[in-house]
Amino acid sequence: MTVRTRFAPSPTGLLHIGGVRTALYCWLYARRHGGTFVLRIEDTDRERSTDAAIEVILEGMAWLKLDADEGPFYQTRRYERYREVIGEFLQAGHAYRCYCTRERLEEMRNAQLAAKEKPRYDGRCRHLTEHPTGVPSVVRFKNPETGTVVVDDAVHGKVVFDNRELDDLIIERSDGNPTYNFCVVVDDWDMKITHVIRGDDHLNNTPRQINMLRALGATPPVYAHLPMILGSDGTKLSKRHGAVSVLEYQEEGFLPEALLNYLVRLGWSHGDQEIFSIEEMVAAFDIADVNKAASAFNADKLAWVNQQHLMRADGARLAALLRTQLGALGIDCGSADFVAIVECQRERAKNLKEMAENSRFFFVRPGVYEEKAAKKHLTVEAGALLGTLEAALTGVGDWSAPVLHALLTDLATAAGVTLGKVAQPLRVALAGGAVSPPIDATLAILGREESLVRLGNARRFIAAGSQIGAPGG
RNA sequence: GUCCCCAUCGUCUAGAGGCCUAGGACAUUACCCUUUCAAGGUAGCGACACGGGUUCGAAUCCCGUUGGGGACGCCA
Repeated sequence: MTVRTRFAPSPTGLLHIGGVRTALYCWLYARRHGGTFVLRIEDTDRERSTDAAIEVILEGMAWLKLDADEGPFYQTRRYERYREVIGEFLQAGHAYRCYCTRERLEEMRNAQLAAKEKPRYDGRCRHLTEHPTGVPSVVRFKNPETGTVVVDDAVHGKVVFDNRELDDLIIERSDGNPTYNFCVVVDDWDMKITHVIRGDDHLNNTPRQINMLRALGATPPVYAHLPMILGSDGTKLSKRHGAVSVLEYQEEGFLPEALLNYLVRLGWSHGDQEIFSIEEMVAAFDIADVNKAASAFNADKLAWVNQQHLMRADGARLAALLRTQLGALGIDCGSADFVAIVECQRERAKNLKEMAENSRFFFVRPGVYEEKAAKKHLTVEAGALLGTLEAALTGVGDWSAPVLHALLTDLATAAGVTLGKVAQPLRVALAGGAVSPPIDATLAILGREESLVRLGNARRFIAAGSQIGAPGG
């Protein structure tokens, strides 16, 4: 049997972290077993489905490289097929028309709730022999009234449901459109899905779906219900928890493989390993190792995982991404050695947006010195050192990090001070603050001309008694 | 309310009856390294929800309690 999994999001809301994790597990399982991964858009709720949400699903999946082998299929384009099956159900007595009004249903529900019972349809139209005409109706599936349904779940084990707990659910609305629980069954069957991997919240739907599958004469697939992902406060993930759409993580400068790495470890583990490449995930993933308990989303750990991937990723690739982030910040960065910048910044940022912010000074001269840093490092004493430095730098032949580093240490030794005494004032002069990548690398990237301009500005700032708030030009 | 699911450090998790004095990771604290910030290294703090069983022995098995989550829609 070749494995076929599917990811079936509904475009009634934007694709978020929870959906991505489900998609990842489906994709991983298919890849791991050389199977097929199908993407299906469940858009039968025409009121709430939006094109924007579909767009996010498609773009998000593309960004994450969770490529589908088949699809996207849209349920709204398969209505003919659903009607056909509903017709067959009606014919075979597996379904019936129900003429109960919404008002009656509502009253019944309230009464049941008041009587501390589980609200469910009472089956009034189930055995109707005469059918009213000119009255709107829905179609309900005739669920077995006795016996049990056993869901043999791949992560939860056997879960038993009593058919008496289930009622006759609506499979066709009064407007003639089919409903979710029914479409899923027909689609999973038609698309020959072998493993249904989805959120825990669908576990309760499963026995009804199995009953419909049986009515169809189909063999139920393997089910694997994944635990939910909760917000950082342990409650259900919602808009309140930031990042509504998965694409926001892209905008924030997260690497797709890092997001996936963080997500794969939420509910699954492989010994003590924390960092996985996509290939490693594919090789190690197994549903048998999936956890049963819900987990809370933790932004700190995501940030750490992202940094780990930032430290491992290809420099040229990162350079291109950094450029995009710089552009998003409105920084005009003509030509520069972006790879060199990435190399000295990758271990100093949690994400590419932060890296861009930290790298701003490479492209924009400091307009104002950070107050604390200027006060501490741009002293008269430092001014003298910077003067010596300026002269020395002017005469450097090979403007490279190792040469510059040697020059700096020699100068400090000659002046009888620690390297910090030279490096910190220089850092403030170049970067505008007390924080930057190693000073030799910073110098090398900035280049001789620009470095000397900034050095001169700092010296003038000191000479002016550090009274002016900003250096010239 | 009814049904279903779940329960190890603050968080993610290892743990398939003796290997557990409960391991790793994030976060946090201290120290080391060091030209700043990081990264890295070392150490510290920190958990088997509770109560009963079963067993020579339980974080691991069973029952109950409590707590959390989900479902109960002409939503998916």
